[in-house]
Amino acid sequence: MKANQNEQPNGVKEIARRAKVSIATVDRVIHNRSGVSAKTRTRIEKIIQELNYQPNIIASRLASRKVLNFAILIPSVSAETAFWAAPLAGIQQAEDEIRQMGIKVDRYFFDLNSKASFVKQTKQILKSKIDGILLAPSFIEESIAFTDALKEKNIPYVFINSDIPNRESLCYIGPDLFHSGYLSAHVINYCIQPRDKILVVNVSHEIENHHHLLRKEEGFRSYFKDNEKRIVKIDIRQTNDRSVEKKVAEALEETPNIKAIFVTNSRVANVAHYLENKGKKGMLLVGYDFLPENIAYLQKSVIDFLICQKPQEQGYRGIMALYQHLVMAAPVEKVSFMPIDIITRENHAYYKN
Amino acid sequence: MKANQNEQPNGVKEIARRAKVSIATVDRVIHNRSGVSAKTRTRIEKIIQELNYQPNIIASRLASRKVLNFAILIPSVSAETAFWAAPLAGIQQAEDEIRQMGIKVDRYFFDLNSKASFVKQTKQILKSKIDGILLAPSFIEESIAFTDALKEKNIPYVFINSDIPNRESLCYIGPDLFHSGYLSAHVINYCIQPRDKILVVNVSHEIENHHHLLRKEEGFRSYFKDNEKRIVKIDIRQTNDRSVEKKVAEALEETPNIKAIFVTNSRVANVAHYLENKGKKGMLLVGYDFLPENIAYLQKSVIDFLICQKPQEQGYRGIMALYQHLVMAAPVEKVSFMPIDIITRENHAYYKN
DNA sequence: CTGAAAGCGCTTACAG
DNA sequence: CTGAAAGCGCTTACAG
Repeated sequence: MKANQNEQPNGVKEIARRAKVSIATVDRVIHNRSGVSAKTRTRIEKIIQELNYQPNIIASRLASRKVLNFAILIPSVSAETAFWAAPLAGIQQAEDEIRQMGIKVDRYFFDLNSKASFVKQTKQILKSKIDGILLAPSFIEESIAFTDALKEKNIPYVFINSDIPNRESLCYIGPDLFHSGYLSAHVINYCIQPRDKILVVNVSHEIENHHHLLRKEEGFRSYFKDNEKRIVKIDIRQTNDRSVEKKVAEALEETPNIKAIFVTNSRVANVAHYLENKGKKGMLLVGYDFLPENIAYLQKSVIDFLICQKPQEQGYRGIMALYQHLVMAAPVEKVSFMPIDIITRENHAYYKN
Repeated sequence: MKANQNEQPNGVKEIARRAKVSIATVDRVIHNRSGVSAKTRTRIEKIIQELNYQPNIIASRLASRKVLNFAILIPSVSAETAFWAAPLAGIQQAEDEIRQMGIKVDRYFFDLNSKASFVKQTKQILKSKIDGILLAPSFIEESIAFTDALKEKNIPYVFINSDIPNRESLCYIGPDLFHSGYLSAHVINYCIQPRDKILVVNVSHEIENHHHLLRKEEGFRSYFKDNEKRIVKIDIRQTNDRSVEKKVAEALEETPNIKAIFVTNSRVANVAHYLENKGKKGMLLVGYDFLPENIAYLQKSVIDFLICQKPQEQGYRGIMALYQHLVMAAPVEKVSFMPIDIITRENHAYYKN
């Protein structure tokens, strides 16, 4: 191919030519590296402006054989935390897409029932050489300590699934919990009569710490704020089927006329199991998350609606946010709320997590 | 940087070394170009297999300064076809992402009320030099003629928003219309009583040709197939507000006890306008598409639910499908149905088209 | 049918 | 503080 014929008109070469310097010096200015006299720097910067220079990222990645290491820190996947399989799949998908650009993703997992496991992993991560990290800040204080250390090292971090505001994260990607509760109330309100009562169920080992469950409940209550008497609420800290069944049965006995149950997380399958066993029909059941067990009950019409928030996309976009920031040097939205999807028996097959 | 130190171990160079040929010959085999003896070809192919060679797409695009031209052919955006702004935005987004890879997108638009305009544009496209095309096959026969010509020229094409099956398109990206109607019925069924009747409204100039409206109606009816008497249906071919109001008013008068209206496309705003004007409260109104006008009525609770199918994503994924196929040489899903999203007053703010 | 060489736009030691 | 040169992994005329 002949040179100079259809050469990129505004590349480093052209800048160097106009500034009467070598391309190495231009490169130093572009990347803000030291070793350029103020005078030369200004001259080159001006030309970059004039030409509206856009670096060719592809050539850049090809030439610099630098590998970027991203880390993720999320709960490990278990029967109780099946949810996290989806974000992990999204992370995998993102990695597949940007591997060609020389990006590696190191995976760290912690036990959602153990703060110690979280802390242990953060220490590991700080020892390793990473350029950016995506994490689920499930434990608030521990996450604050960790991100302080990251800040010190100038390593950008992205929060996923739940947020800690004002922590200077690169961004937050996940649900707006309050509004997802509010929406659930709206949907339920369509399906029952004004005299009907509603049972709100929180199922979790440590409800005190689970800000996110409480945020959903707040949103739900806020919708019915002129009618608070319609809501009965129970907290269930023993998450096995027997305990859930017992508590729910008690509540239903105590308050007649409950026509809808809202479970604030994915444990809605436990309640579904109870309703199915007892042959209770005509109870509207609404809960969270696109998990196989929940979908099964959705298909059997035991669960009526599932609220879902694109868990896979959360993982995908979390990684891509780091990529945008570190590779493309492009600006990143500070907060990116997921849509609040309403999944029923009739549209779940089309839902892409 | 020292050579040979951390050189890509399985690149064309290594293949050439093992096969004792030049990299030019290796390149010929990789791209199935002629001018290689059968013997050499086989030898090289074997080595490619052994090394599980994965070409470096980035280097490839950088070296080959070839520009790929994609074309799109979709309805022009007007007050009546505001829908198409969203796919167009998605196309723009995709183009921005892959421009660096040397892809250009030529935009062609046609008038949804004029077959002639469609045909005219297809002729233009066939005269231009394009490598792939994304189109909305709104006019069936004309689209068949067009895709026949494309097939002849070996140009891949992607259908968007509505499908023509068995046309050897690279893929279809869009809604499953039947099921979106079925889902609408499911949602309405939750919100009204068994004795209530439902009005189905088709608003379109040429309902005969609009297979897609009819497919939605079919899905809707199929949900109520044991109870067909509950459904009253009207077709409105004059799409101005006055005509719609008149027809709907007549239908409501003729059949008392209608408690829900299902409009099979985005013209639901027309019906909403009527209901609001007449001060009719308590009528459940369900329709299609995330358009500003519809959202306004959703916020005022005149429209209760909008069924949406990610129009922007349709455009984005359509372009990316061509990219996957032509640049990455990766396989592409034959059919990719969009999710069937249920949008209400309480979650529309979080919907990303 | 095959190979040597220049080139894509940028980065990176190295030398001065 | 600055520049010449080699290199990233692949493609492309061109010459034989």
